[in-house]
Amino acid sequence: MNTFSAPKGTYDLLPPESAAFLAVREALAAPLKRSGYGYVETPGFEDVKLFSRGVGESTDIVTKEMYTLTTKGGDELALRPEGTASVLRAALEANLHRGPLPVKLWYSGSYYRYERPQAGRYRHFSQVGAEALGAEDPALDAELIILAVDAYRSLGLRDFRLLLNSLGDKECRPVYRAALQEYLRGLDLDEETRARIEINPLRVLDDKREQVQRQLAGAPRISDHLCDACREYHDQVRELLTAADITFEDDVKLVRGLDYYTRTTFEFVHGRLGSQSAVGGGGRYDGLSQMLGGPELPSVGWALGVDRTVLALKAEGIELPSAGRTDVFAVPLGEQARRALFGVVTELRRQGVSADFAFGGKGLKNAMKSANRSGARFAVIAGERDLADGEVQLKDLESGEQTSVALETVAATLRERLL
RNA sequence: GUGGAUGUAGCUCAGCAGGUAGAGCACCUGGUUGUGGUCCAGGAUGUCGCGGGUUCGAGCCCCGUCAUUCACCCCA
Repeated sequence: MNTFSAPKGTYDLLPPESAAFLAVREALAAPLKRSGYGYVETPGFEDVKLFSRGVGESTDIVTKEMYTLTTKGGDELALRPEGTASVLRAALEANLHRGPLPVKLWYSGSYYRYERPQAGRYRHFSQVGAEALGAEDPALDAELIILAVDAYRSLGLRDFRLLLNSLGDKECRPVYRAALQEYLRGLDLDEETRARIEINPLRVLDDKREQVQRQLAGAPRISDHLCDACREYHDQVRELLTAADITFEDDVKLVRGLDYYTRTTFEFVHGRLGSQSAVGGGGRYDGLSQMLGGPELPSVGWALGVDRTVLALKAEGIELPSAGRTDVFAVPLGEQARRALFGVVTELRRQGVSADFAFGGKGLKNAMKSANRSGARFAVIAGERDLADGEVQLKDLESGEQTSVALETVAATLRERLL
């Protein structure tokens, strides 16, 4: 037994499975890279107030789930629980919003939430995110949703659904909120939920418990309370998605747990992930910039969970991308051969051929075993006998066929045969 | 924070009226002292999560504890 293990709710990514994770992360980001989104990277921790003000004092993320710390200098920091607030902060700080709008950014990294771990929910998790800042245009909302769907599709993911809703804006949301509160207060609910009615009533709609959902059947619907501007905006988003061959489900109970959302909200849920079914989600946050002390900057964004997407692919039985394999494996016999073949391996690598070497002075048999395990197509084998003739043995590990090749030409020969 | 389940070899798991551990895979060695993958022969490995209790005797029963896991909650 080791003394140490990975902290609760975390896991290590190790070969060979780690290759799938990397590939998924890249696949999620690929559509963004060809759609005008620039890469942004922000610190793993921020002033705790950025999140409490941005994400919302009433959210679970802020009240229960943040990893906070006080520095030796007395600063109150928090490990980032999500990406949007940080990215917006960075953009405002660098005055990107004074340049051409919208500012389109994408990012990828680790996030931290102190939660009870369970299937698909970790205390350290990885997201790919995208934000489009400074434009109020339904096409931008649609663009982001389309890019997310295209990313999932490129991986072969099928069993996911897109839930879509509009939460209204500062005109119509308060009216709806009050109407909902009035309705909820009349229900038979537990104490915690009753408290939520006063702080964040919309989130009650999200409750999974059947006895709660049953009582919500007659609740006022946001869709009936949207102002004309919000309704028009939402209809345009829906039309653009339909035109792009994106199927979605209108879900008036989709709320999401971050306070900054306005108008468009959406979530991608997967059918075979158990309880933690959201593989991605996002929405519009027209008021966030001002909440952080910035100018008015209507924006929209999303985050896709890399861990959960990997789980979803597994659940669908989709073959996960594997590591790029080694093409050539060198097996030396003796010191002289070791130097000669190490040189060959270096040369091959410099020429772009992936090559590996039997390190550790193994015997021939073991070295051949390593060659086989590496998945290499060819083994280059040489001992004193061969080198005396200026040759090496080139073995095709699939057919077992072996030929002698001059040492000087082996790199060139291999490059040719690997084409 | 609240519930349920599970903790046995590197991995997946079996074990049972309570009589002090086993399979498959993986690993190692040899068959082949200059050749892998297949095949054959052989081999190593466990404080049965930890602590206490009951018992002549506990992997199995009881209590506690820790860890993992699933669900609520929340969300990626």
